[in-house]
Amino acid sequence: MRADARRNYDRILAAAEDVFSEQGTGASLNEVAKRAGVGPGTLYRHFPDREALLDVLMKDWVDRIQQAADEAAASGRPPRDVLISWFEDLVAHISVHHGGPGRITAALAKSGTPIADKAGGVVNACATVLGRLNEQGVLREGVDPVQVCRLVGSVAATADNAQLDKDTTRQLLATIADGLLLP
Amino acid sequence: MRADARRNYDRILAAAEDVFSEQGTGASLNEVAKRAGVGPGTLYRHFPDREALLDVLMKDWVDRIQQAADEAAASGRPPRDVLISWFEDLVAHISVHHGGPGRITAALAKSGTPIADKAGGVVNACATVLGRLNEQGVLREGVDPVQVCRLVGSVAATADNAQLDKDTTRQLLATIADGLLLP
DNA sequence: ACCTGAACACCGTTCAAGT
DNA sequence: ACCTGAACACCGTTCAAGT
Repeated sequence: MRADARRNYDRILAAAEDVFSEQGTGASLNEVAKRAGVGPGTLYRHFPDREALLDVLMKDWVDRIQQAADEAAASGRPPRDVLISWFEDLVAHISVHHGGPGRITAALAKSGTPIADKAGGVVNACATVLGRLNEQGVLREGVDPVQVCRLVGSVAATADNAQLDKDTTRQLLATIADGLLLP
Repeated sequence: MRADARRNYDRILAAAEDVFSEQGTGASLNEVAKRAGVGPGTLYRHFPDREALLDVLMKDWVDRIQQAADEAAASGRPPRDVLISWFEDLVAHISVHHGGPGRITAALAKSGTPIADKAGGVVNACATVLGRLNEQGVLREGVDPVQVCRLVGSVAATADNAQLDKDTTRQLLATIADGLLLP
């Protein structure tokens, strides 16, 4: 990669980070290019579409989520607390950009695309926590990591676009947790 | 209202119904105007923005939802079945147009706007069903109709934009029901 | 009153022309 | 190789001009 190309690539990412934080993941890509000080064509050369750009931006999401899952699984706290606080972490991590939760939740069904791979990573992290709880025998029959991610992702998406506060969101997550745990 | 205005008004609604069904609630309004055989200005004269158009289109949602709630409350079936099948009805009713569930769920917090009023109607219907179950003493402490609508609406929004099938959606709703019912 | 449709400021995306 | 920026086909929205 040529030096100027590398520099533009980095500038575009930095600009995208800014613009998406301010205006959400649907913001104008021309605006991103302008903010990065490059022509629109340069942006499209490096990132063929919006998803490609988001993809690099969410690069280390999955790692952080898996890390939170490992900690949650090892915490030894009461099952309900483990679930709720891990759900809160999950929501926080996928909500860094407005519009993000909806994208990742919609990608849970798909496969092959980069975003679907990330969604798969989230499912794995979820399976880590659920697996630990299942060893303790506290989960209902048929609890499925993908379905749990869908539920939590749905709540995250609503929290994102209705701007719910933390308490309200936690109540929603608590109900989901109760629905997963054995009575 | 002049005869030609009335005619155009009706044509626009019919065209919007078609276009929104095909392409979702975000479809081009110029396309709606074209399909209705009127100039774009005529559309904006009758409906100042997209929300105003959707508003008329969802006119009888609330009535149908309240009706389903009344039937569910009176059905005398087991509480879990009542909840799940009423949730399924609710999801079906708010999902007539792609993008609808997201809009109505986001409006649950607001008040004053026409869409917020409709969201309020949905909450009332929800309260009907929950009230009946509460008389039977089968609900957990602190179950709130607004929060229940948020949960079900979140699932509806995800089902809508990830194109989940009925069985998958019902499983998600069942978990919510379990989270609301006393162990 | 009401309608029309050209016009404006945007958007995403492309591609000839430059270095 | 890589970048630029004018250009294209769209979008929502407005408003002078017509009937």
